[in-house]
Amino acid sequence: MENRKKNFSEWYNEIVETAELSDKRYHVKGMNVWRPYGLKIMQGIDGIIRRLVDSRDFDEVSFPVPVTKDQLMVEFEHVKGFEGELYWITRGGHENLDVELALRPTSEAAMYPMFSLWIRSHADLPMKLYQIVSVYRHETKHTRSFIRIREIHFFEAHTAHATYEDAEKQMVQYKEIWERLADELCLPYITNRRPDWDKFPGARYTLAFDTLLPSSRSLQIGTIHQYGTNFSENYDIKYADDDGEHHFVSQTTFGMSERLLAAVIGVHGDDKGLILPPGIAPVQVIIVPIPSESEDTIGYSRKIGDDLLKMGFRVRVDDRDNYTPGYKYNDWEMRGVPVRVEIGVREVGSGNVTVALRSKKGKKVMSRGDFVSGVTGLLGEVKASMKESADKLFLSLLTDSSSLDDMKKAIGATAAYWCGSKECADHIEAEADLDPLGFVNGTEDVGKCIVCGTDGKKSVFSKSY
RNA sequence: GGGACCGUGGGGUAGCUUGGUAUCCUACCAGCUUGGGGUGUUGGUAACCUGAGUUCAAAUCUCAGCGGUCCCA
Repeated sequence: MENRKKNFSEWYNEIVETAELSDKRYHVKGMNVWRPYGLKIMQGIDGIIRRLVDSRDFDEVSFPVPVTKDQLMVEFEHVKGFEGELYWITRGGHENLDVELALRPTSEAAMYPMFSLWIRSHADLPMKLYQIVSVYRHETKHTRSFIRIREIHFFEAHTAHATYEDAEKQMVQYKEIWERLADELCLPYITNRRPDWDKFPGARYTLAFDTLLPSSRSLQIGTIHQYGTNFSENYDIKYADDDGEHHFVSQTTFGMSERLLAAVIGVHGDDKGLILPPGIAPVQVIIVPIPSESEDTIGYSRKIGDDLLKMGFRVRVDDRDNYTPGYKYNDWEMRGVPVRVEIGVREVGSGNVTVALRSKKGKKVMSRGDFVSGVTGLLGEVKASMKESADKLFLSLLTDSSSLDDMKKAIGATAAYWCGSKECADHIEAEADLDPLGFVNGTEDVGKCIVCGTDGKKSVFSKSY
């Protein structure tokens, strides 16, 4: 296996392939095949997201893939932001279509004409919907598994509210949802308010959640957008208030993709392979019996496996006959399984188990009973140590700069005061080869712009994916 | 947006300069062996990205297409 820190790109490609997450040999560029193990992990992530939004009164929907040119054109800024990367359906059978259809690059143009029909009065608000579907973007840059692809596995939440203030409250709830998701995935992040030229096309403003990979580039793994009435005015989404007066709704969106998986791979993995957060690991506990003539190690293993299964854990007994225990240890470590149990003659004889945690060094011997009742604790231990090392990595990649010189020397991302102007951002880009991720959100940390010296706010700059 | 490199069994590769017989590792299948950190062994299956051109003859040379990788903006 390649070295993750020295050679991140190659390490990343290798692990995506050897852990059987995705196969990029599919014959359409930038559209990769989800393999079973990768899909299971992604579905684990989706499952957490579903639980989080369902419990906050969101409802899941599913809209069609094609949108008409007309509906796309409704919001000028929006269509302009995507026009360079649209896929078009121009033919049906042998006939050219009268109305050309685009594959949705995101679903505003699909959903909002329907919102206009569905929303009549204040009683219909707030409306909180989401879908987890494929969206399509003809990326012109270099595609990369899970990071830049042309068919995107996309979560998008769309809400409509009576007032801008209500929509702002929704933005706060998004942040709370995000915080919980990031905790489950053990991902450190910073929240940045994107510069105007980099916000979502059509949004009033965009807050992005950025993490940092060992390649010292930042990765945007979630965004929330305040639309205000920008879209509702164009798509004519109105409600009647108490007095029968009509108003445009204020809208928000929340978007995420398989970049979450990319972040999990890159942030947590090591030179042995993946390390998966227990909440999304397809296999949480792997039991490896060591065959023996004198003791029934496989039977003993299966009994423990059944106990854990009944308790609701995702557990497997690796009774494959054609591999040695050592091979299996390496194999499951590569796949990122959080807890491994080894059972041989010694364990069966003494009623114990030997336990190894993927995120920590060493093994420990426990009694069978202590182990079974303590699995939740062990998984928690893995999660805690994953967060600890992820935070450590994150901090090592995020420095403070008080001069352009500091920025030039910075490895990874660096924070500095910035006035927000394009001119100063361009200057930084030219000098230090770093792009602005935006103002750090939620802090009132102010100072003089590192370039022009006028009033600025704490901002983060980095190379990004 | 610009540049560079590369497509050989499932994966990784040698061969290409100087045109002629395709190498090794790994994986896979069958058997025996082994089993507490990637067992050993015997046998077997399996490849020159696509198309056109040059040539008696193309993995090798030329052109185009498709795909991949890296770097810079």
